[in-house]
Amino acid sequence: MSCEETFLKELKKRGYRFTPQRELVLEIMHQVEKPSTADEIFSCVQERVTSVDISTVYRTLELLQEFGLVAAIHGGDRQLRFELLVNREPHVHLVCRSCGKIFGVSMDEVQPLLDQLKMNYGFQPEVNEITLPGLCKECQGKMAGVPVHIKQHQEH
Amino acid sequence: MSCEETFLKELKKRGYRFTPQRELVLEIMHQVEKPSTADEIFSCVQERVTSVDISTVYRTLELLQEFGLVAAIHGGDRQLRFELLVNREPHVHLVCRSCGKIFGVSMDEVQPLLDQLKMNYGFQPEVNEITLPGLCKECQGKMAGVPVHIKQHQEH
DNA sequence: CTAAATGCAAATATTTTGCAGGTTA
DNA sequence: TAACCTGCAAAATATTTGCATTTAG
Repeated sequence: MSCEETFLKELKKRGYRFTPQRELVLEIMHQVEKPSTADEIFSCVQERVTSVDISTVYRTLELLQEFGLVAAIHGGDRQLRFELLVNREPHVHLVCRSCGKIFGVSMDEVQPLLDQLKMNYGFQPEVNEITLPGLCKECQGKMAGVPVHIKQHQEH
Repeated sequence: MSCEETFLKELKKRGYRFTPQRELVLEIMHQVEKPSTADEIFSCVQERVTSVDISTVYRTLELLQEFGLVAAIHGGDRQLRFELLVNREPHVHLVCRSCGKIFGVSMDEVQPLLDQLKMNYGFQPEVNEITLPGLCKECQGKMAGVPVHIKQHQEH
C-alpha cells in the first residue's frame, strides 16, 4: 500500500478528511531528503501554495506521526525534525553537534544494545526516534581537544 | 578536588568571578536527585534566595557545562534537563515517553555500541548526553498495543 | 576602581490554541 | 448540512539578550 493510500485509509478510519493541504504536506515529506524542521517543511510547502499556514503543517505532521508515517527526532538543537518512515527500514540517528549533519545507522548495529536494555531493564526503546549526539569524523579533526560547549559557540 | 574547587579554579582561569549566585546554583545541583529542568533548579534556588533571576540560573548552567561539571540532556519533551556530572560515572539515559521517568544506564552496557559507531562511522558519541526514548516496564504494561502518539495524548 | 555579573524587562524561537469562516463528505 | 479543517492572530513555552546598576577582586 502506498504512503498516500495509508494516509487516506487512516484518515477515513477516524472520520477525518483528505484535504489538499494534507496531501501537499505528505508529498513534500517525500521530497525532502533529510530529517527536516517544521519550518523547512513549511518553506517547501509555501513554494507550492503560499496560502498554507505553518499551523496546518504542524497539525498535519502530528497526524502523520499518529499514523506511524512520520517520526519526530530530537536533535541537539531546540527544534524537532521530521522524517518519513515509509519505505525505510528502522534506524537510529547520529547527530553531529558541530556541523549538525545527521547520519542514519541501520538497526543491525544497535539491535544488540536494544535487546540488552529490554532484558536488563524491561525498557522498550522507540527505535525511530533515537538520536545519539556526538562529533562526526570531520568535526573531530577540525576541533580536536576543544571542549564541547566551546565548540558549539565557535560554530554559531 | 571537590566540585566547588573545580568551579573556582575554572572561573579563576578565565578571569571570571565566584559570586554567591553561582555558588548557590552549584549547591542546588548537588541537592536535586534527578536530571532537572532550568525551571526546577530555579525553584530550588528561589527557596533559598528569592532575588536570584532565572537568567542567572541559565547563565550559570552554561558555565557549568563549559567546565564539564554539568551535562544537558534532551529528553522527550521540549525542555532540557541538567545533571551534575561530578562523582558520577559516565552513563546514558532511558527516558520513558509515557511517565517521563529517567533511568541511568552504566557505560558498560553501551560501550560495545559506541565502539562500533566509532569504528564504522568515525562518529564519537557524547556519552553523557545520550538519551534513549521509549517505554519503561510499567508503562508498557499499562498501554500495551496503543500507538505511541496516542499514548502521549492520553497521558497529558 | 574596573571589568564582570546581576536583575529586570523585553526579545526570540518554536509550537500550540481559539475562533470565525470555508470546505469535505 | 454538519462536522471537520483552515488561516489568522494571539498565546504559551523555553531560552536568550540588552542594559543600567551592582559587585567581586
